[in-house]
Amino acid sequence: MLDQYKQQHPYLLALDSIIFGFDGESLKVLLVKRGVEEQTWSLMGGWLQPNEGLEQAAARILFELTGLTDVYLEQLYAFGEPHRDPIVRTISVAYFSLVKVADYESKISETFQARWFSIYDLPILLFDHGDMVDLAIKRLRYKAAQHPIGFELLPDKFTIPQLKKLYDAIYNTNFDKRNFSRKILSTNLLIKLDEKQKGFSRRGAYYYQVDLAKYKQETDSFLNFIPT
Amino acid sequence: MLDQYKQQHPYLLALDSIIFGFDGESLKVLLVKRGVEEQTWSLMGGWLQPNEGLEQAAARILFELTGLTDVYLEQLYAFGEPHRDPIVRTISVAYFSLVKVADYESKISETFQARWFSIYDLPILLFDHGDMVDLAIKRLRYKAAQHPIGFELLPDKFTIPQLKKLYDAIYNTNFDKRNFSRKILSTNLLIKLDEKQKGFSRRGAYYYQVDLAKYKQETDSFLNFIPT
DNA sequence: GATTATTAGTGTAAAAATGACACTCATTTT
DNA sequence: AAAATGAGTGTCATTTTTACACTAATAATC
Repeated sequence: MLDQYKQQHPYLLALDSIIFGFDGESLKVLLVKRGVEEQTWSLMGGWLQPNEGLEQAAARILFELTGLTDVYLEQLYAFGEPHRDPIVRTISVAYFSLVKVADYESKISETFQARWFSIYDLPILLFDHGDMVDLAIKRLRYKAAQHPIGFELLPDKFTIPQLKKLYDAIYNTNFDKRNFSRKILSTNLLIKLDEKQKGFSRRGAYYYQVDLAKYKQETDSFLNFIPT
Repeated sequence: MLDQYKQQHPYLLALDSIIFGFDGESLKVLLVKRGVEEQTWSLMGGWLQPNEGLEQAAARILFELTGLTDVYLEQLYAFGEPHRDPIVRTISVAYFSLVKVADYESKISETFQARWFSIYDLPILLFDHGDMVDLAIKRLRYKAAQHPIGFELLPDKFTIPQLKKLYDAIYNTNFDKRNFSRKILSTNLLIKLDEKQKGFSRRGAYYYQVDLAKYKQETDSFLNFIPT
């Protein structure tokens, strides 16, 4: 190893994930109990292994908790204040993830004492994990207003009223359903199915699927949903 | 130190900055010559010191190259592919910075063999620095379309035609000057001064200043300038 | 089997924002 | 005095957004 490298201090590198879920009513974050001496609610996290990339490590750690693969995962921010972890200096790269709660295997999570918390009713969190969650909510709101990522929180087949409830939950507001469906449908990203939702309402709402192939991340924007 | 920490591998942590500047005509990036064996153009970078936060370190490194403090600095992304630096595994947290080229002290940069490059005419860069620049340009375009950050690239006093040239350069387009000034002025963030620019045009354009205090990061958006 | 309750689904009109487009103004140079 | 140059502004047509209320379909109830 060359001198200019040798002289440098190395640091521990952790990954922490803000895992969002939607239960049909409110937006939730999945937290686990952990801690060195006392147990505190915290984000799911783990250490970077020598052979892994950052996102790969975040995906592995997410899998360990949820049993899920192929979930939406986006780098949020690197947190590195000197004393954020009071025991050993650790840089944490936070990721946020959007999962379909129906797919989530709760058996696996028992090992971690995991629990879903409403974003409006969070406990005190370990270290700077509270800041991470705040930033993740901000990012989710910002991004979901312009890109079709909300669908990652819904089943593959969903109804317009379900989608509206999701956006209502994300932005803590109540969109007008006429304007909402016009705006959503005008993106031409939704495919109406021939099937109606049963059991929830008397009339039953049509199911839709999203056609993400139509959406080109590079060029297209999606919507502007940030309410005034 | 506790066992669960001890067992973990530490990594080197670097910071690299994409430094944007605007010379009145085109958008530039400041690059330096560096490399272990051969000299390659690269981003300005450095190592995280034990007593520093990430942004603090990025600001220090930026100061070492440019002599500038209080510049716009925003975390871009953490890059951590296992072999991105082929010599020693290094995680790099990239920041992007917007500087006023007039303030930039070129004497200091001679030490680093620094040079401004047009974003449309970049050399081959060290490691994954090319990816970093690509991402930074994307982020700048995305953000400048909705937040008043372009002003960081202009002198404190600027004219509307100067601002239009900046946006033209950022988006590689040619906005209509009537629509542009209407849109910009409708934000109510610009303060018209009583003074005209001399020497550039016969008539002279009025100078403006931006009132960033009026702009509340939290709630307000700014503009949507992404051209169709 | 008629009525009622419940959620789904749709249309319109007014206001605001956007995009396309061309002339006059102020000043310096010739 | 005329010409040249970039600065500055207004209008109209189109699109997008917002506010707002009724009918439709079905299941449950009487």
